[in-house]
Amino acid sequence: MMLIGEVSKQSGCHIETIRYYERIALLAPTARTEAGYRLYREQHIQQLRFIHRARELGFSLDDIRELMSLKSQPQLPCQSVEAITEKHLQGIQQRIEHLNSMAQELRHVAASCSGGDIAECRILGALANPANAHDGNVP
Amino acid sequence: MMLIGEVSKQSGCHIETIRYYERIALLAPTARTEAGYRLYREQHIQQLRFIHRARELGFSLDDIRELMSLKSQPQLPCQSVEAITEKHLQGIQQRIEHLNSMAQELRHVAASCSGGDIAECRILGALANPANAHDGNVP
DNA sequence: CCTAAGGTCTGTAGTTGCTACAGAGTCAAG
DNA sequence: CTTGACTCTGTAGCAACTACAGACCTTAGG
Repeated sequence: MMLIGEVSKQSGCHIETIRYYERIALLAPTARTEAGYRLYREQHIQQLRFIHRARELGFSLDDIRELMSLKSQPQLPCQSVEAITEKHLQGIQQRIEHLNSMAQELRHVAASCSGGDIAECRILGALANPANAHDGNVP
Repeated sequence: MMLIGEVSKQSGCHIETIRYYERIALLAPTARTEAGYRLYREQHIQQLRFIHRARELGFSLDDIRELMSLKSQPQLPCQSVEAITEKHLQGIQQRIEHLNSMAQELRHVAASCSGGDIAECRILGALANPANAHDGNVP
């Protein structure tokens, strides 16, 4: 049986984060000492490592909630796990594409700026006009 | 002079968002009708389009605040604008890299799963172990 | 003149996943 | 018995909105 500080070290989750997970019921409430200190066992460390790792991979806490629930039903087919993972991966892909298109536009905009004063700054100029605009004068 | 609904249509910003920008002082308070309705002019549409475009490119509202402040000082050199843009671009790059590494790990993990029951699910298995783990049995 | 529909107002709470206190209690060592 | 380290609860903050509730205003139609 360990206190939360030890669990924090072993799981990689901050103390406040562990308490937060308990508060949102991602973790069940633990046993307590007479003084009210939370008591943990090895099993909790495993759970927290699982959560920590899943967070590193970008899963939302809702995803993780589902994954943990599935994990506790070993006889089910693992399709649902794959589905969650696949969907998450697609979300990441979309975010990457979104960021890539932003980066491309930004580079384009930034490249058009050749120093000088703000009055002539092409970056600010580009921001003043609607999206399209691979340059070009507006009539 | 226009009311906020018209401004919303012309700028692409939601009504609530426009009010929000005013509340956080990204926009100066506008004139009002006797009944208290906000009144806008062409100039405000320009400002909101600027903000909207900058948001599309991922700039934070703090960045935008600075950009707008710079914009109003046309005699300054545009270095600061370039600096903000450059820094923002780097932030985007980092996020892309982070997402890419997550995606790669996720694909690796997902590929190792060959169906079956949750008890044997490799995805959940991989989440149970710390980061490294290009597979491999843990002794 | 009255009503109904649509626009607008303020203020507040919710979203996500934490993080950072304040203020109080607990515990072990010296 | 005091000091320091640890823990507790509860609350507020972050970013950038979004979504109400409940009230007020305006205008067109009957």
